[in-house]
Amino acid sequence: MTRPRRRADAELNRARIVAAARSLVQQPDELRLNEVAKAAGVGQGTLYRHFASREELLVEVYRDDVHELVEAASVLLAHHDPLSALAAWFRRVTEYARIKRGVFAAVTTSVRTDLADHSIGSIGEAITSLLDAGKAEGVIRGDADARDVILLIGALTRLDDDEWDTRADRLLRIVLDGLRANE
Amino acid sequence: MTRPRRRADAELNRARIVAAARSLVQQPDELRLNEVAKAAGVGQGTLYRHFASREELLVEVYRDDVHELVEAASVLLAHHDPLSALAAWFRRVTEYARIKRGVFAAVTTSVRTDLADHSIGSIGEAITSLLDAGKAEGVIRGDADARDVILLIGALTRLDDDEWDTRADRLLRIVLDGLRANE
DNA sequence: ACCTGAACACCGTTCAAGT
DNA sequence: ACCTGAACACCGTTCAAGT
Repeated sequence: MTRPRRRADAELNRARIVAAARSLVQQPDELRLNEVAKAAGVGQGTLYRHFASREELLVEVYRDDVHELVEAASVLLAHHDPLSALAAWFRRVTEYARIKRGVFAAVTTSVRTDLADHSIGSIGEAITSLLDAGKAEGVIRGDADARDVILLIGALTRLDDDEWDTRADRLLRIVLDGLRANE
Repeated sequence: MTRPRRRADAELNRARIVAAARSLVQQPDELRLNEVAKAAGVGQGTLYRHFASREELLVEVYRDDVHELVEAASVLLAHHDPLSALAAWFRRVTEYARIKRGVFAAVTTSVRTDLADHSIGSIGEAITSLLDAGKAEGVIRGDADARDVILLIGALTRLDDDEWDTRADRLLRIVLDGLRANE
């Protein structure tokens, strides 16, 4: 868990890049990496030295948000029954997806990276804990796993801006119902 | 419904472009438009004259496949109960999505274009007819519409190649269960 | 009316030179 | 060990010239 040592200037550049990216992702256009480098005041090569891919950068940009989602899962489970916790967590994810669309991409990327590492990762664990609580009470189908949830919730990513109000909640309810054990 | 008149050479070029694209989309790489033009033996400008956007081209490339899916809906409804028909149609879409991943993008684009035209379009009608049959019998939730289905089924698009066998069926079952009226 | 293909635009990515 | 930024690569898109 100890950070790899970096030269102070490298550390600073890295932080500048992430800060610039965090500000630029707010805009509706696709994030341009050269623009990030320019806004951060570093050369393009420096960006690539710190982040081997666009996705690595995005994971870093949304690290705190993803962490909050992970924390939320256990808090919700402590205070609600499994189905309500899952529903509330879904709503939480949706809010993020609505405001910061990139969060979802970061979540998906994280999960994918984690799986490639043969580890489930923190987001995967969060979703798994929600599902497991429901399975233990027999209210969630036994065969569903975290990646099923990620893939289905991903439908929200493709919502048009003007559809959220009418459609997002219903989509989540459909997914939630589909995940319930057929009593 | 009558075709707009085109010069014979234009018609031929158009057909060549679609044929070249149909062959090139088979490959795993992204479809490069310049490559399509080259393979079709026409200038790039000719491609743009016939298809204003990449999506327009893709809709044309998959026109027959989309039409087959539309036809399948009424055939299935004639021979099965609504839920089985919907399940069978889902499986059909999945097979297409697995073999020709682009079909799904074409379906989505068609639906989106149709909606922008304030018309539901043939694919939208096909899905609506499947849903309506189920609603009439009280086995499908009354608030679900064709676009919900498109968005949810779209989860399959993001499956990795090696996941299909283990995950595709389950995802479809989850969506199908979610679409059922809670008895 | 339609076609051609050189040229332009836009970005991601690399790498030689520098500190 | 790290940074810079010119240069390259890759594609989509346009448009002047041609039939």
